[in-house]
Amino acid sequence: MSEKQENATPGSSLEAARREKLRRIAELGHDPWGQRFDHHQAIADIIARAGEIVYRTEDGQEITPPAVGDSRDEQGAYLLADGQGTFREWLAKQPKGEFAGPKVRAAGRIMLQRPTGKLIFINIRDWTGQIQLFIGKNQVGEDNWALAQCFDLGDLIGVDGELRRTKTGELTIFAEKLYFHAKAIDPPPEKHHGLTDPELRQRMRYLDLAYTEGVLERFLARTRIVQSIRKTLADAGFVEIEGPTLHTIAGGAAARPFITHHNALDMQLYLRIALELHLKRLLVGGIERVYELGRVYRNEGISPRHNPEFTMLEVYQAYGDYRTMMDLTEQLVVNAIDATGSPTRMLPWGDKTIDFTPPFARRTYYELFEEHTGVDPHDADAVKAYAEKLGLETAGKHPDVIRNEVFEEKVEDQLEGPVFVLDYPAGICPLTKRKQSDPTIAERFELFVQGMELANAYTELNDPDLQEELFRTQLAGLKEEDSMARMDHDFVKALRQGMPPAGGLGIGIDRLVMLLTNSPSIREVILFPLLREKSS
RNA sequence: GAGGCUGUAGCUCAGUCGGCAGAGCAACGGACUUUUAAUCCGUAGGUCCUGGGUUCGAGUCCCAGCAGCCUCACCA
Repeated sequence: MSEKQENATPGSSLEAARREKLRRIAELGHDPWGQRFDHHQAIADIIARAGEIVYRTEDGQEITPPAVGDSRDEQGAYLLADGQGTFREWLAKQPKGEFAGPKVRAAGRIMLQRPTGKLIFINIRDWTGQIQLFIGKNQVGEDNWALAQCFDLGDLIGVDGELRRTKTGELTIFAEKLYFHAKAIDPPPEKHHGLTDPELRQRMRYLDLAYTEGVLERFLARTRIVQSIRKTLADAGFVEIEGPTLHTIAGGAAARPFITHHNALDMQLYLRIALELHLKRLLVGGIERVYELGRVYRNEGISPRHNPEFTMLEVYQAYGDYRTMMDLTEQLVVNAIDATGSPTRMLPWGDKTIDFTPPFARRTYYELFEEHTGVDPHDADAVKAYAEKLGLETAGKHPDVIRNEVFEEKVEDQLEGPVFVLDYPAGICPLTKRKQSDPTIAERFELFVQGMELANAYTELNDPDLQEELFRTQLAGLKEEDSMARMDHDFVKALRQGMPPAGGLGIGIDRLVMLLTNSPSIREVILFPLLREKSS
């Protein structure tokens, strides 16, 4: 690192200053890259101990200070929670004394520093919250004070101290001993705005998490949502499995796969585009309630709602059907909302509000079609004429395909939801059981929210002969790569051993997290979305 | 894949009609023992995304490219 210094350009003077402090920290006898730090408390837990703080007067009287609110006056003094003046005013009315509070130990990143002579206020943040430190030269002694002179924004530090309030009422750790955990050699983003450049936010997600308001909380919310889903399913008796991600046939959905190659077997393989067909094999094997929550890969365009790799949940329940899955979907969504800590099921979405209070609306595909187009969906000629009026290509296409293209064009965007769209035309559902009363209708629903497809569920087709036939009869107008009817003999062979009638459900987890965290772009809920390689 | 917008100091952003490259934060030096994006005084910091072109002169105009965002296409 010393050789590095000589060609230090003016632009790296910020780094040079930080490296100089790094050197001084070592000189003071501290490991600038830190050591194990046992028994520190989460900042949120420390904040929760505010009630233990007392005001001790000189004559030995202990007074419990009043509850402090969140807002401050122009002088920086906190307003009391009851609205009766400021903390500073309350303090002025008390007899002489001082605060006493619990001893605490915290660790975190330096977010703000306010040095005022022989006194420094520092705000540190950990993954639970933020708190102010008070470091007084006389209070901490020469050694700690010298160490504090080496602190930069972004450094990771530790502190032992007493939790008290300043005279403005701010909850503060009054430092007694300081520790150094790691130096930020590169300077952090602007302290007030954080990172705003969307490219930097994604390429340097670690900075985004550390410095952009709400980002860490959003990703932790994602984790809680996923945990909630696993718990809901476990409580309902489902077991989680891990299927293969390398497939010999990219089945179960209609999407272009990523292609890869296994050298030893000299075999072309595909990254999975869906979880469906292996989970159904497990139904045959007797795992009656089974799910997988994992990554799938689709070699398609990137948009605010699409990332090439995304997370899918697929659930299968033997002896259920698509209506069983509707109930389960509501349960999963509602529990996930509760898991985010939201007190309500009315969630904000941009300037709108989404009402996730169950039961969600249930509408049939055909009635929604007629409602939004004014065309009788059973009248193939009328639908075709309408499609052509919309400028859709109809030549050589199956009527079900044409009708569905119109549905996607005119209906889906209009579905604010949450709404279950049910009973799809059988022709576009090659993996779905047909209605007993009407074989042209498939027992399928999709859940739409704000024009986004959030979930997709079937009563699963378990007739091996019909399944083989549907794989074989490619729908007119669909290229094989655009169809989910991709022949999989091994899967048909599994069905021939008898798969129980079952309900199956797929939920796009990223989209669920988007909706539940008011995030308009899928990139806001994927830690490391795919970006082009950046040269230099 | 097509169109639009954006790219200037470590970060957040100005930059007029083409005429010496600007601010805030961060950094460095100084003052300050209850601050709140601390304040005050001073200093330093630039591949104006890249490459061409027009021009006496380009951050600014033109062309090409790169990257990001948005819309569309694609993708249930």
